[in-house]
Order: sequence, then structure tokens, then C-alpha cells
Amino acid sequence: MLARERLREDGAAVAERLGQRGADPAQVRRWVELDEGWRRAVQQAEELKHRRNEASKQIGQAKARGEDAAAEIAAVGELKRGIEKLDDETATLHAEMLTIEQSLPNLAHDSVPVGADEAANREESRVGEPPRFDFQAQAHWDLGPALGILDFERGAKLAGARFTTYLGLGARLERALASWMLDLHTEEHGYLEVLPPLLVNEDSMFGSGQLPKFAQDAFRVEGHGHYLIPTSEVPLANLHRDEVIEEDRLPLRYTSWTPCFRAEAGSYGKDVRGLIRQHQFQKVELVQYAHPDHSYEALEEMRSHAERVLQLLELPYRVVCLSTGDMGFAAAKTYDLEVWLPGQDAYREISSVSNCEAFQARRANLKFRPADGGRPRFVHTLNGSGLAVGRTLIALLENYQQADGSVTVPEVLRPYLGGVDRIG
RNA sequence: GGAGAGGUGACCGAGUGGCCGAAGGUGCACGAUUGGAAAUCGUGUGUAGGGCUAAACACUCUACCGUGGGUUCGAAUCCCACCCUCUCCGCCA
Repeated sequence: MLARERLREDGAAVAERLGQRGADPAQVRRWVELDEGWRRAVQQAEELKHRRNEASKQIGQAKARGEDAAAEIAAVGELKRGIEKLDDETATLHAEMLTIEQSLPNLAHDSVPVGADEAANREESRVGEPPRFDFQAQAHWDLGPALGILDFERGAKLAGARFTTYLGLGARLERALASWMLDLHTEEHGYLEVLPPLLVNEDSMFGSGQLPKFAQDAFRVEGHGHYLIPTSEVPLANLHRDEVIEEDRLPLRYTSWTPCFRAEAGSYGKDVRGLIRQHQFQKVELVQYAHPDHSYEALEEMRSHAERVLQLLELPYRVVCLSTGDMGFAAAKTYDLEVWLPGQDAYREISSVSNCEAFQARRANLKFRPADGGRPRFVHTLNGSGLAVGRTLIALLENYQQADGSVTVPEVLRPYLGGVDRIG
């Protein structure tokens, strides 16, 4: 959520900037209107409550003296009706304000390119050379089944479209990748490994921004009110919900390897083949709670942590700064890492690293107490994939494929695969 | 799932209708004391929202004692529902 003071004092500018993100500027204007009415009503209601409280005090004292207070009690009845009416009014106005606030996306950072969609994204850098094959490169959806390590038909049989079953070295490679990534982030990048609940409550989904607006994207467990996490960003960003962190503990860095579940509503016909877009996939996630003054340094740092994974795997990739129109709801600035996929002859997203500034912190009430003893302030939260494991496996299969259909295993992973250096 | 106990400020803990935003203690901050420290003494120490203000934790009002409703002139305190924690039983990886 955005800061209310921001909407109040700078409504016109906010409306314009949110318009660049595809939000409806009229919503902001409506909010400003509601806010004026709400504050007026709150003021009146509080005035009446003050009078009621005073009168009640008088009544109490009169009764203590043994006097009859029937007349005073009758007079308070009048106030009560006024309070009730004003309370109803404020509640109605406030409810609509909340609906709007909760549906407004974050404001983009000044350095973000302005544009309607991914066409306006800005390429920041390219690292590594796409491999040249002297044979016809295959896509992972051909390589995997041929090697007997991915089974799309049986995934579909067991669960339906967008589900896959991994077998043998496929399953093991996925596990090895995740395990290696976690070790890298915990041992070299300073993250604390977390194994969180995979089902979370509504408050958690609200805190990180999935609810209420994107309910259709999530799987909800019927009869329990729990949601399957769409990313471990959700539990990690809610870890300190309603807490005040001492400043000297910042930044807090967490990493987690979990399955992620996404309904993929509205993605019909997109990436229907292969592992790219699944209802269930695994991801190693990075989350930081940073001091507001240092969150953009933290963003660059976190991006480098994700890049490191690709560099060590020697996978070619590029870095893209998402435009205002392509960014996610909670983000103020996002870098996507896109890995080269020879089977598709294209760069595809394998990691997304964002600074949400105080957007999630306001929703989840994440604060820190300044070292100078001042009042608690909102932290900045950052999240990034480090990396999407399934997509990393795709990238390995496609980039490391050989003419005979086998796949070599990158050096760094071999210890995690019991020394196996080739699949197939 | 069954039975019981309990949820109060950073923490412990008192409080069964008004004088309670909340005793007392611990912690923390500042001050006194000291050569310095400990001990001791004093003062202060919640969050959110509104108003006022150039701005402000300066002032003022409102709300908050697990959550949401209700009763009452008045609720931490009474009533209802729900959530969570703990203990025992059952079940179970």
C-alpha cells in the first residue's frame, strides 16, 4: 500500500504515475474525495464521543454520590444516536478507501523506464555467449522425455495440464540444483535458510500483496482458509509481520527452497509445452528486510547474488530493468534475469529481483526501531529468485546438450550428483 | 476430534462495571550520587488515527487489554461467536 500522506498531499502526481503502470488514475481522485468526507465525519464522531465520555463520567460521579441521574442518561441517548450515525458513515467511507488503497500498485522508482509493457523494458547487460551447435538444438520437452528424466504425459495423468513428473537423474538434478543454490546463498551471500509453511493464512497473502486483488492466481484449500504459497516470498516477507526489528539487525537476509503453486489463470495457450509454466514448480527465493536508506544498494546486491548462480553454471543471460507497465504489483523497481534457451532461440525469465520499498511493510506492519531511539519506521522489503529451479533445469538441458542427445553436467553441480558428469 | 486452563504494554504480572491506557516489578533512556563502576534514588518510557501546526511524539481528541459482534449512560472487566497457546486423552508421519 502507498502512504496515505502521499495520496493526500500529492494525489495528482500519484494518479499520473500510477497511470503509467496501467492503474486507473480516477481511483486516486476518488480516494482523495472519500478521504475528505471521511476525515470530516471522523472529526464529528470524535467530538460527540468526547461529549459522551464526559457525560458518562458525570453520571458515574452523580451515582456515586447517590443522586438520581435519569435526566443525564436520557440526554446521552441523543448523543448515542448521533455517534451511531456518524460511525456508520465513516465505516462506509473507510471501507471504500481501503478497497482502493489495497488495489493501487506501488509507485515506480525514478530510474524505471516508463512504458506500457515489456517492449519498454531496458536491457542492462548481457553476460556470456549463446552456445553455437553444429547440430539442430532440441527443446527440453524433447530432450527430457528422450533421456527418461521428464515425463509430461504421466504428470498430466496424475494431476492435469501444467504438471510434470521428474524421474531418476531428472529428479536428482532438480534436488542438486536447489541444494547447491541454498549452500551458495547461505555460505557465501549471508542468507539464513528457512523452511516455512507451504500453506499460509489470508493475512500473509495480504501482507505481501497477493490478496485481495490477485485471489484468482492462487490455490485456496477448500474449507480451511489456507492458500498454497505462490512463492516463498509470501512466508519470508511475512516472517516479521507485526514486529519491530532493532535497527542494528538490518539487513535481514532469508533464503528458502520451496514448491510454488500458481493457478495460472489467464495464461491459456501460453507456454503450454514443457516445464516453463507449471502449476507447481520449485524456487529458491531470496528476501531481505533493509533499512530504507540502503534498500537500493541491497537491490543491486541481491541481483548480483542471483546472477552469481547463472555465472557459476556458465549459462548465458541478460539483465533487464522492467518498465512501469511490466512490473509486478508490489515492486518499485524490478530486474529480470533472462537465461538463454537454445530450444526457443530466446532469452526467458529465470529470476525476478525487486525492491518493494515500504509497500509490503505497510501491509504487513514491518517496522524497525532506529538506533537513536526514535519511533519505529517501516522497513523496505526486497525479494528475488535465486533461482527458479525448474527453469534452471531447462536451461541446463538446452545449453549443455550434446549432438547425441546427452547432457553434460556443469562442474559445480557434480558433487551434488554423486560425481555424475553426464546425463544420457 | 474430546476434556480442561489461559491470552493484559518490550517482558513478567495485578486488575470482575466508572476514579484504568491500565497497579507493581523487570528492562530501557536520561539525571543525581561516585575517582570510575555496582548498588541506591529521581524522572521518563506503547501503537494507530483525527485536529491544530510551516513542520513536529509541543498541545488536544478518539480508538486500542487475542479477533469480531452485543449489553450498558459507561466494558480490560458482563454476554455471544471465532482464533491462537498450553496440558491430558484419542488419532497420526
